[in-house]
Amino acid sequence: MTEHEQDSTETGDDLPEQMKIRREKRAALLAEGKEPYALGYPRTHSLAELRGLFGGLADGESSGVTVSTTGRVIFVRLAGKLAFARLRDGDGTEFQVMLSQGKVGEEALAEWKRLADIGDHIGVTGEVVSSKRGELSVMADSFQITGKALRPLPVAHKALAEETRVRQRYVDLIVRPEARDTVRNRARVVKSLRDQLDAESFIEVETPMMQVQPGGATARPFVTHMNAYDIDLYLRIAPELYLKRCVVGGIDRVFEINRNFRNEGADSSHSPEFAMLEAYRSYGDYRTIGALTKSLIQGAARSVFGSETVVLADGSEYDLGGEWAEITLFGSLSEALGETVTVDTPYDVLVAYADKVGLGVDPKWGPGKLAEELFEHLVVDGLHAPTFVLDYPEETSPLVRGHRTTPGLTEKWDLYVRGFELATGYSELIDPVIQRERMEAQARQAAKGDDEAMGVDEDFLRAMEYGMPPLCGMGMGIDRLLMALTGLGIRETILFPLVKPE
RNA sequence: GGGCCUCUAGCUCAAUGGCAGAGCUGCGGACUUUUAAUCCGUAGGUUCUCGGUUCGAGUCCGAGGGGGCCCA
Repeated sequence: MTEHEQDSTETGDDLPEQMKIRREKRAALLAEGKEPYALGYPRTHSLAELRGLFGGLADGESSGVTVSTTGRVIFVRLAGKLAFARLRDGDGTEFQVMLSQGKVGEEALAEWKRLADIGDHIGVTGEVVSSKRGELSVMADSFQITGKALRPLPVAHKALAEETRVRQRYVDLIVRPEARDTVRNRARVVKSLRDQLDAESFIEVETPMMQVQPGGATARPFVTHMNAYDIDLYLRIAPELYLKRCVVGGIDRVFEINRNFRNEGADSSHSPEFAMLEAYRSYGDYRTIGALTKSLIQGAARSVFGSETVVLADGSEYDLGGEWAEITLFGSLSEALGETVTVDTPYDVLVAYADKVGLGVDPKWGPGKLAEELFEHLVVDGLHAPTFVLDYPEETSPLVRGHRTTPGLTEKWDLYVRGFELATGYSELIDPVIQRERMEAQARQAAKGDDEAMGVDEDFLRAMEYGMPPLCGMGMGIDRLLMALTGLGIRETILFPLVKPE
């Protein structure tokens, strides 16, 4: 709200006509000794309960039962000495209210016409009846405005502009059932993940969001300042290093569902703050954690759709059931290029392939990063069905154990669903000496100006030196899981995504 | 970072460089069974901002801001 608009709230002089009128109605209620913002209303039934109890009423029939209920007015119609209103409850249930001059009285009906608006919260008391047209209704004996709306709701039958939906999500939630469904689906999915992990004896913890040294991923962090210690702190880019400290301490199945922050671009699939599940399990490898990830996703699908086949926003179906494809990074890349490429393929040869397929090469990339970029350029778009991509170069995975058979590779997978990356998993590196070498190499990259590279986390290394059990781990974006299950864009799955200030 | 598109009434959108409009919403009226009712009447504008060209700019030009799409 602008200063100008705030100032004018005092007088109402500069407000749009519709808002001015509603403020006048609020003032009129107060002047008549009626509280436009009530403490409550003595409700006997919710709208959903009324539907359940009186759904069998025949057209035009009266129940003889008087009830009190509440809701937001979403539709009004006047027909002379009779008025209709449709109420809606938070769960989306709608229910009609009728105000007949014969029942409610001339004065009350006039008050309704004079002071009630679409958008108001009201309480109403009366007999449950069915209208001539068979619409289940409360025939009001009395009503009360319990929460006066000062702004008009947008027209219900035209889609809100996307920007308005995102910036004013509260309005989006009022007018669009799908927006409310998304909130509920997200809650179901997160609950399903927690329940499944709990059933597998995983312990949920919360680790620092503000860190002295960011780590656990390669990404640019947000920086903030702590006055008491006069030090800069970083919003975490991943919880990994703390969850692994937990494992050292004996919490050997551990997970966290919480927010990460990455100071990078924002587009249709990336948000600067995003919710993530990370889980670590001792005595398992990347296949162990891959199987767990698959069952978590399939369980989440069942929790929303009751099936491992999900229905996307465009109406199409997507099958997450059964076994999922497994390919290797270099195997699939070789197939796409028609040339054999391995982790040992020289840098110059890879650059030549990049030129051939029109991929621009960043000189900062090493051969491993270049191979990954080639894979993303050539293979990823074709990965429609759920697919595990296995065995990534060591160069780009500084926290991952070396591959058991192939030097230069790591035991890492990325899970792709409908062409985007949904989750990643590893056989974790547990040798503190190799971990120190990797971190020092990263620190040299950072010193050379790579602002995504990690530094050496001495406390983490100290923890590892106390002995870490054989370990596997995974990370999965919650927002992306919602996208995978529903086909929505990231700005729909996040309730209040970051937007530039108005 | 580059390219393209976009910003007008509460909402969704129109308007060859020539009086800024429609539908819904709102307001006044008619109607005791409406479901996006119908009928009569009526109000509502810093056309994102600043500057320029022009007799005249929502429209053309420049700069800036917001949003979207595509590419890297």
